[in-house]
Amino acid sequence: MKLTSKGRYAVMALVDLAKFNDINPVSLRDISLRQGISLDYLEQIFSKLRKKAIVQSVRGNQGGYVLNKKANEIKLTNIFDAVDEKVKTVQCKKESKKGCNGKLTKCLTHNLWDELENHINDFFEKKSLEDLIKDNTERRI
Amino acid sequence: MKLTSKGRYAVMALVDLAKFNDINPVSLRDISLRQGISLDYLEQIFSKLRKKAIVQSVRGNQGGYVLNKKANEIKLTNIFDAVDEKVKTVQCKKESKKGCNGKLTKCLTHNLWDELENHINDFFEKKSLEDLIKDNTERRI
DNA sequence: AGATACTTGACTAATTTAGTCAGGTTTATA
DNA sequence: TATAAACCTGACTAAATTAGTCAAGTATCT
Repeated sequence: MKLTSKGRYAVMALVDLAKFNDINPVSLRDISLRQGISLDYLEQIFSKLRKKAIVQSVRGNQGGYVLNKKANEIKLTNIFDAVDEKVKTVQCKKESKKGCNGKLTKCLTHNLWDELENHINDFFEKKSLEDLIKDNTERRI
Repeated sequence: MKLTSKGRYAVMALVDLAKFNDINPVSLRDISLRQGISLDYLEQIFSKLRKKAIVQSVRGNQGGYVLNKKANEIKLTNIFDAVDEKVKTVQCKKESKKGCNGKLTKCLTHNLWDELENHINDFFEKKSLEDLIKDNTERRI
C-alpha cells in the first residue's frame, strides 16, 4: 500500500506554489529547483492540475502558475483526483453487478475494504492546502 | 495508493480459516476453492503467517492450518506485517540522518505523509479478525 | 525578434506484482 | 509400510505500473 510519487509531487509542488504565490506567478522551473522534481514531470502534473481548474497558467515571459482557488478551498482529494491518484483497496467494485471473485456473493472481506477506503478518503477530504502551509511554517526546522 | 493482493488474500484466507476453524484444521485446498485463490500462492502466504506465529500447521493426512491465537488478538497490523504489506507514503524516512530529497531540511510535506501513515495504521491496529467475522456473519447477503 | 514559459504526446527503462512451476518433505491412516 | 494428503521452499516469469525522459512544438511579454 503506497503512495505514488505523482500524487506526492503534486502536493509538494502545490504547497511550494502556495507559499511563493505573491504578486507574480510561480514558474515550474523554480518549483523544480526548489523541490528537486524534474521539470518535464512537473509539466505533466500541472497540465492535469490546470484541466481540473486547481491552478491557472500565465503564459509568456515571467509567466508561470497561480492557484485558481483559495488555499483553504483546495483539499487533498481534489489534488489526488486531478492527477489520478486513487485509493484502491480491491478490484471487485467495478464489476458492480456480480459479487467478488466472479462469485454470486460479496467476498468475506468486502465491507472491510470499503471501510478502509472511506477511512483514507476522509483524511484527504479534511486536509486543505492551507492546513499544510500552516503546518509547515509552524514546524519549520 | 492501492492494496496489493497478497495483503488482501492473507486477510481473506484468515477470515475463512477462522470461520471454518472447529475441531479439524482447515486445509489450504479448501480455502483455495472457497476463496478462489491459487493454492500455490496460498502456500507462500501461509508460510509467512506461520513464521510470524499467526497460524500453526498440522501436517499429514487431514492436516491443515489452525489459528495460533484468539481471533480478537489478531489485528490487521499483524497480518499485513507478516506478509510484508506495508504502508509507504514516502521514501525519505529511511535516510534518517539527512532530510528529504537529499536536502538538509525536511521536505515541505513530510509531516503530512507521517500523519497519513499513522491514520492508516490506526485503522489496521484497531481491526481484529474477530471484528471481521462478526461483521461478516451479521451482514451476510 | 527573441527569450521565457507553457503544452502535448510519444516513448522507455526499471520496478513491482501476482502469480506459476518444480521438486521436494512430513505424517496420519489403512 | 505404502501411499496419499498436505505442507514447504525457492526459483522463475509475464504483465502491469511507475517514474520519468525526449522531442517538438505554441503562446506571449518585453
